[in-house]
Amino acid sequence: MNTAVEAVVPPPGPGPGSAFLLAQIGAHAAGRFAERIGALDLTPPQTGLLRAVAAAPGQSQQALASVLGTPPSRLVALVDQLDERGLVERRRNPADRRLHALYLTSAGEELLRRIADVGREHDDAICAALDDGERATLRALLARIADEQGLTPGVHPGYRHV
Amino acid sequence: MNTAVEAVVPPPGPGPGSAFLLAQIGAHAAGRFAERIGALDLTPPQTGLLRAVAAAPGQSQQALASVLGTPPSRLVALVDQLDERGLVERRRNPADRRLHALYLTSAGEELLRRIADVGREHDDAICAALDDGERATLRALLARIADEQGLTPGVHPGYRHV
DNA sequence: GTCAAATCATTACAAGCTAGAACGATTCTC
DNA sequence: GAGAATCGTTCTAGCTTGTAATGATTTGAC
Repeated sequence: MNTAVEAVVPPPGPGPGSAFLLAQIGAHAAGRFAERIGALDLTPPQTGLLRAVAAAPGQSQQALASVLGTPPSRLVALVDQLDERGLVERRRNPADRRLHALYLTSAGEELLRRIADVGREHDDAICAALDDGERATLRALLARIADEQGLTPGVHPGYRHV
Repeated sequence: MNTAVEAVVPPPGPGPGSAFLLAQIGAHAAGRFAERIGALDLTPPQTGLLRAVAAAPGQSQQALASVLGTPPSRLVALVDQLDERGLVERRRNPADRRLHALYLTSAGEELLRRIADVGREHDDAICAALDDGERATLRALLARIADEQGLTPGVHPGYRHV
């Protein structure tokens, strides 16, 4: 778990601003999610890669690196780890033998289903303070912020290793 | 700026869950805030320390480390940087000369006012998609989540260096 | 009243992670 | 067919961070 000094006591006055609360809760949510998938022996980056492969099977590592915003050299080690565990596999493209197209194995698909379960549990735990209507309201507000801020749906910068 | 692989394509179905949106937007907000205070030659940890000192002047470094959740050895370098720039000062406690009580200088207080301005601008930019009523709704929902999740008001784990 | 244990700040050290450049293999372009 | 470009990989250097040892000072026990 990551521990570091950070912004403290936001703009004094009417309590913390929305941006501070978003950063605080966002970091908390990411940390808790990392704990949960840690029970599946996965790190957040590994989970992100699994999901990206599932969303678009057959992509090259270069393309994935571009989408995920990570240097290609980092993907190599990540793919190695998942490959060794039999979750993804590299297939050489016969048409262009430079490329390694990535696919999920059946074990990878099975694990991804469990990740989805964990994600729902996580979501429910984070929003425990809110009823269904309030959760819908929150989701709508957040979606509008994410859209206006130009955030790529489904991608966000990573936090830390586990 | 930090770039790393992360969770992608959250629980398929009715779009991303709230927890994912929170993590995504939170990381984005933290990154943008880091950029803004970077214009003042400050990193997020430095800003956090300045605010913590302002909130409770005269604290020992040990006490601050405990509040901020950082190892004391890290605080030393942090305080050094701020001390060299004349923003905080260490005063030996005459009653217990082991302790270094920390205080803001007038320059530190002046800078803190500018940080507060930056914080307000930042908050406004992040919530640009929402009108005043919606911002109040969002703030209220977030505050309830933060409270229910047991988050210490004004403190959150740090992201990264600038 | 003195000596051992505890506390605080600091320094030294080691380990981990990351980004970027350099490197073979392969393919595209002219 | 030759040179430039692309892809995956490896290597390396830099940085950040946490833990452990150090020195000064205080507290508590006897």
